Amino acid sequence: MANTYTHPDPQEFNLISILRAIADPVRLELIRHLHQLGEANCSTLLGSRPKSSMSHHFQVLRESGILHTRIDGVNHRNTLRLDDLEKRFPGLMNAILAASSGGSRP
Amino acid sequence: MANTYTHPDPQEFNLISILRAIADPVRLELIRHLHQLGEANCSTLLGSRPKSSMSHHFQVLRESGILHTRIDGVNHRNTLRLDDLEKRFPGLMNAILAASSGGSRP
DNA sequence: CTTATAGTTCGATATATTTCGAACAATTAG
DNA sequence: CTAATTGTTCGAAATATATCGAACTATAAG
Repeated sequence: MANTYTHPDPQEFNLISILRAIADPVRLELIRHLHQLGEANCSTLLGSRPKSSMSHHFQVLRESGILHTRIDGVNHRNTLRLDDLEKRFPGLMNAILAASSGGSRP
Repeated sequence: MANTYTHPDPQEFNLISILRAIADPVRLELIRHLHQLGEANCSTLLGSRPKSSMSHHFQVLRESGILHTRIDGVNHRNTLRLDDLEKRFPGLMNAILAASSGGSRP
């Protein structure tokens, strides 16, 4: 297992990468859940999905800059990088977290 | 050619569809360009790309609710649905239009 | 009617993404 | 050391998306 992670700096955040990371049902749910919990490890957010799938989604979120993963023993604790996101793309995460995901389109 | 278009109602807008529509380099550029011009037909925004590609991108943007296409003779004039978007997802388009698309600096 | 312009639709190909199981790695407990 | 827990990495399969040329449709102009 990787025992370190690299996180992009805010100035490296790319809008398209960020939007692509968010524009997935699993990851959007993960983001909302994480926002409520404040911090969570992968297992907490597993649901019924395999670990490898979740690991992939966390990687996408991490590499785009949406979350930070802190290694704490055997647990990898994730937090949203709300401050960094706000600095780089003001209002964006607020709008997304405030949105009701709703609608009837697939 | 279709001589009418159907546009979704704001209450049908889906966050993931909207984000996916925006999260593409060609379409994001199209959105920004359209925001500056106010209204434009497909050809105006063609650049060097084939019409069929552009037609596809306009379709994605239209069906997600991001733009409205008005048929005016042989021209199909597109406008961003900023008011509808603002009602459904307050602050979202503002944040995206305000963002410098950015990435690593030179 | 003929030609030109604007844009769509179709079909094919290429590329990305998602999903998952299996094997592996790191840490902690016993 | 051994076992248990947490998460990553690898590889394969399925699905989605982007791109483009060619044929087509609709409207307008001559």
